[in-house]
Amino acid sequence: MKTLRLTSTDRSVLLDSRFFARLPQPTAEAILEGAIVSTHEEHDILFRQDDPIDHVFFVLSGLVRLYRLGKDGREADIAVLPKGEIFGANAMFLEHRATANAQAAEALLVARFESRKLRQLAAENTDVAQALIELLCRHGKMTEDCLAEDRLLTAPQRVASYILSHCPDGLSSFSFRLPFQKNVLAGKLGLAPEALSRAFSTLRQSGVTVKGRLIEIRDRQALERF
Amino acid sequence: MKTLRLTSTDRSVLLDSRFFARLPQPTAEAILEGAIVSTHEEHDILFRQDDPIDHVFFVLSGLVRLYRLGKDGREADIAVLPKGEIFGANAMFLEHRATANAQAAEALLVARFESRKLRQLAAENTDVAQALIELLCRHGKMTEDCLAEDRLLTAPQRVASYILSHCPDGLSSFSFRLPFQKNVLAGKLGLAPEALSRAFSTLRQSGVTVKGRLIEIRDRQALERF
DNA sequence: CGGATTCTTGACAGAGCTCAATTAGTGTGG
DNA sequence: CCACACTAATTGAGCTCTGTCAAGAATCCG
Repeated sequence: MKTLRLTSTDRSVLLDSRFFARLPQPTAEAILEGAIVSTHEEHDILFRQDDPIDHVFFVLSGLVRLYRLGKDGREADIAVLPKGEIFGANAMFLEHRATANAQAAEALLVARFESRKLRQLAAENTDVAQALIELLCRHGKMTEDCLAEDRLLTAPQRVASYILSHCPDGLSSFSFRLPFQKNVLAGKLGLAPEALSRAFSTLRQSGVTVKGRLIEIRDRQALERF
Repeated sequence: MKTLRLTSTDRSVLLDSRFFARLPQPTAEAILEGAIVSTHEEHDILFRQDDPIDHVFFVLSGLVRLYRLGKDGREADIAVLPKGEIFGANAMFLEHRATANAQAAEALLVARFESRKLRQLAAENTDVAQALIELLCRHGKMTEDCLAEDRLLTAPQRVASYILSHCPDGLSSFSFRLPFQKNVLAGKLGLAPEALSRAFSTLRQSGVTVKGRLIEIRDRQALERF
């Protein structure tokens, strides 16, 4: 891990992100003030569940995996966060302790802000509070979606749903590149890697072709029916 | 469904709840202003997923079940909310549409507030915003817990975990009454009712006795090891 | 072109769902 | 207070899904 200062491209990633974009420029700048940037290699741990943390994190590039550990050492992903996402914000209002482990799922660049300061700002400035509320709602909904999918869908259905979430409206045939290793996707969907493989096999008969990270969908309707 | 005005006991349930208790009295009163109370029978639907909703709800007594529907009609519980809990707040910041179905899991009394007004208040008053933030964090964490338990624990382990969450610290032997039907508990834990039954059977050998809704635990440590 | 991951496939076992049949529990009215 | 009816809960049997372990294929990378 190396720590750096904010570069100008970092600044623009930050300011263009969903969270900061809705804030008045000066407010956003106030939060960025004093931010620290750090790099991490794949598999590095940023923090562990129950660690006291006094920062909020922002993914500048790469991928972060949030997960919990079972007694037997098995891991359960809570979320997988790409560039532009914020994490560790919950902790700010929950005894300042992490609710999950955070790990770099690939080479990673994160910015971090003092949570004390951010919390202070949120208490004084309704714009900041508003932005936080929307962030939390969005994350809450994503976790709910995840829970509902786990409980309602089989492995192939979950994969189909994931693929469809990447399909632009209206197209009935399209293709895209997985934004990360199949390993990571499996975790995100709550599957063993083998189960993901098998799910792709099953979907082949519905017109899904997988070559490396490239996914091709011949017939969108077939997937939706699945 | 019958609609009523706030009684004085309703007021005290509201003001004693986690959300309102942290607000200055006048602020709390401002939110309560214009609240509508309604009664619902078990199985009544309050709203459905994707319905436009312009109210935030508060459970005065009884039980609400939030769930999503699968294509095949199966139901997946997202949350089960007892007296004192708020729901429908997410929707306020997400296109004003419900993210789940809400159903009375038993005879129910709810208060509802105009979400437009509450949102307005949150935008003007940082205390309200703060209370909302904490609410969302708490709910987010609960959903995360649920997701992690689903992915990490077997049925008996989930039941053991639920039982332990009702055990006051330090006691190694205790008993309590389930706060709702086994049916509802099964849903909350993401299990079929039969699986819950079998889980209780399994736990019998670890010192758990079930008689109707009464749960007796002989040896807390045995449960924790499970 | 090795060499090391990463991914896929097969075989097996365990967990939990579904359906069906009992049993327990609850409430109602005579 | 009891008998009856209805709902809720348990138990059994069969089956499906997915996790695990092990081996082989593909892919990536220097």
